[in-house]
Amino acid sequence: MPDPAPDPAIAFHAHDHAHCCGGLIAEAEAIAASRSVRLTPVRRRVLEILLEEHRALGAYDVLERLARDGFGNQPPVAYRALDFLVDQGLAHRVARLNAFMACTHPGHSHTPAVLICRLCRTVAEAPGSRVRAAIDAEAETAGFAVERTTVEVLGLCPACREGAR
Amino acid sequence: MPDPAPDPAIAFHAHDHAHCCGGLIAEAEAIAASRSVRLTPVRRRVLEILLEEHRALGAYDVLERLARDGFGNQPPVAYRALDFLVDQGLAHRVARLNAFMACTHPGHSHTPAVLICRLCRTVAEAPGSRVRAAIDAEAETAGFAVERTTVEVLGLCPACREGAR
DNA sequence: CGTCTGAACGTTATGCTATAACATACGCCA
DNA sequence: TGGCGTATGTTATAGCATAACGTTCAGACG
Repeated sequence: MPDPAPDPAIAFHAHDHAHCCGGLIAEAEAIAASRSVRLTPVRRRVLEILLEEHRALGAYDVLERLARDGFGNQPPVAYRALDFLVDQGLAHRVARLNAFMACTHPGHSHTPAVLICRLCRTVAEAPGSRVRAAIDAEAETAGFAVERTTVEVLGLCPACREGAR
Repeated sequence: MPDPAPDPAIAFHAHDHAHCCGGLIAEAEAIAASRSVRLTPVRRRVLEILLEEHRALGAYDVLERLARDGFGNQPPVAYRALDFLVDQGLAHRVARLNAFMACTHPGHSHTPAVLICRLCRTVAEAPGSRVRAAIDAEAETAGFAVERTTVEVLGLCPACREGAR
């Protein structure tokens, strides 16, 4: 499947964030329904928390916010919800940061490249198809069968790049 | 700089391992000397430990082996040596595994793609130039300035792929 | 030679990340 | 309505990483 057309790195652009969150929650609902899995209150709230900012949050950051809202305040509560979201492709784990981010275009089979701004910590997803193709080619040469890929890029987002001048 | 020519994913092939280790230690010595940094006994031993197998080792695994050899047995001892090796490009951190591996072709400026076999845990480096080019292209589109990349691939190495049939 | 200095190392203590294991509650449906 | 599978709550612990401080050591320089 090709990369989705619209706005790959939306996190880096000015946009109607309430609308972008609302839309993604609605998409998540639809996806969950179509797969007969349950987007329970905790899971939904965790997704909302991740969507509140385009930044990666640690599990304990999520947990703290959950606890404030009256959900359980022990680590497994957060980890289980996060694992669910990651399994369903509604969120991604950012290995480099030991943190999690909402997926901004769920429902597409994608192997995203995560762009992480080292100054403002904003994270965005770039289309990963071409990167993935390059990886597949190299793996092929080595006789290696690719199953999952992690592509994470540390650098400066457009705004911080300007500011850093 | 292009990817080094010889044997990108040596870890997956039968090879004279003693020779490969010895050669890499010698290279490390030369690199350290040329940069006026010191490959001290602890650092050298940590590199040897990483080289003993083509697998990624956790810091505490390294530490345990260090302690056996009479070096300090507290975490900072291992982490400091590992950080040094990573800084000098003599080792890589594998974010996905929270672990470390020896670099099999140090001294080249490379952005490696790490191939991780999910069955035997062997890790190898594939040339990352083409992958890096693809990343650069996507980042350019997003207006993002790339500084460092993490490319890690989980799957099956040639041997385990055979066995899995 | 002495001593100064900065790098490396040893040690204590602590913080952050993640999961095992078990108990409780809930939803579904036969 | 009783049974079953899924989800949640809770306790405890395991695994990964670093701050801070004191000591040691190698090399520079008078």
